[in-house]
Amino acid sequence: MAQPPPDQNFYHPHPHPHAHPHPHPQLQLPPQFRNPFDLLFDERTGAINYNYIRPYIPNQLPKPDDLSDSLVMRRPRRTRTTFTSAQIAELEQHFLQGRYLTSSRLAELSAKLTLGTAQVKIWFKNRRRRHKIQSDQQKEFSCDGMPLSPSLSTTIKSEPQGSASSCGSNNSNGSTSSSSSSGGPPSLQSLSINGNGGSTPNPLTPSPTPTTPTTNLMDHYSEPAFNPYYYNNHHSTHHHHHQPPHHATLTHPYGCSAGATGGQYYPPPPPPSSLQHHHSQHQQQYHSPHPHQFQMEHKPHAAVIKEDPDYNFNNPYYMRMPPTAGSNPSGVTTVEPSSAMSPNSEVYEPLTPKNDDNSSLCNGAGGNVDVGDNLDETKAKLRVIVSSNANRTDDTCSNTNAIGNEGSGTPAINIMEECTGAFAKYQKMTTADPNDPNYQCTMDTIMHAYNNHRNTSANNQQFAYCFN
DNA sequence: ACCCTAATCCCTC
DNA sequence: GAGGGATTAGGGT
Repeated sequence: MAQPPPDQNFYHPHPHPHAHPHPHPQLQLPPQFRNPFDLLFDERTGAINYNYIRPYIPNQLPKPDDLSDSLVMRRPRRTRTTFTSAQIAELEQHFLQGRYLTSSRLAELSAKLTLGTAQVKIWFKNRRRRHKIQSDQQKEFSCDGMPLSPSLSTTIKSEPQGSASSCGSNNSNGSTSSSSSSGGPPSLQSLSINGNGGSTPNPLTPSPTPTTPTTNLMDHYSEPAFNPYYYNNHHSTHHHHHQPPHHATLTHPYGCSAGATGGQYYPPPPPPSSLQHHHSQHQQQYHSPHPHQFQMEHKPHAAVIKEDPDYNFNNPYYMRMPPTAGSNPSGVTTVEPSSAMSPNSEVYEPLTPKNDDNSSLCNGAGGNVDVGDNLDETKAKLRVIVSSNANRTDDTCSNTNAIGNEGSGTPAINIMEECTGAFAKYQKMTTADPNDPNYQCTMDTIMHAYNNHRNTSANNQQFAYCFN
């Protein structure tokens, strides 16, 4: 039921815990003054109170001449924050580790992401909300009535309207197709092979943001000091930051991106348009300390899982088992994301049982993206790269200089495999010739590359694969 | 127009 | 004070 229209058009100096407004002592003015515009003026001095004027732009307070246009007197609404993909990835990562924030976690995250605590709190709140909705929908669409574990179902996205779930589809085990949400993991993953391969959170650096926007509007809007947060927000909307040449992005959900190296991002070239989320054009709002910040890529839904009895992703050949692996009733290996997954621990990927979308090599243990799905349809290119130097933070799939590291004398990234054809998780290669247009890079290709290097050298600390 | 989601409102605990 | 549910609204496709 629609709530009575709250007094949203005017700034309210304090929240009402109840629906009905009550008289305010400070508004007990002579009738001729008893209107919201009075709030514009200091009761005592009569001076213009700029704090009631929106938008609030630090150091850019409207001049008196501009007041006529600014006297909108709508309730101030904080400038909508557009999180960067890196920030979302980090938030998602933390969300997987715990849906609720402790004060210390909040402070840590906000500082690390250069976000206000309010933004982080709101994000978690909205994320929980989204999770609940998705979880409910997941239950509703669940074939076997077996709800996914909350953590794993976190990123399961419901089928779009008009689209049936994968129940009853050719997905033999009935698992639903997963797709990334905006918070979903990326199409590109990096795996930490060795201990410090990026799972260790960066030592927290003091936040450059001195003032955290709070939910207290009064505090917020009366903040007189320069606030980089808002500065960035407002200014970034008035000019376009340099867009990185690549869109897709991401970081490993477990924090490879947050490694001791300060982050590992492997930005592939722009993905096929079919893989680009409509939000992928978002501008960068914050000056990232990292040279690469990339846009989140959304996987198209409705993945059609192809059957192939020859693939068995439970084969330990592919991966060591995750340390905190458990089994769900159907015997599917799962991993409950936990702090045990990082930091300072190896990042293991749960093996993906055949036709199970919940998790895979291509996936964070959160199980929300299975990049193998449908990539044969998108004709994405694949590069499997192994970093031999975890200290490199700027190596990318598309950075051929970095990959080859030509000229630097210090090999940083070696391309172990590069498929020029499509990647097909459940298909066999139709040709062994990578130059053949019909060549399909399979999971085998990836894992061969991976296994060839995962244990051979202590220097091989990063493993990533990119879909270009 | 529609979608996603940050931000807000209102309420409960 | 923090949480959830409902809602609004910004910004993108």
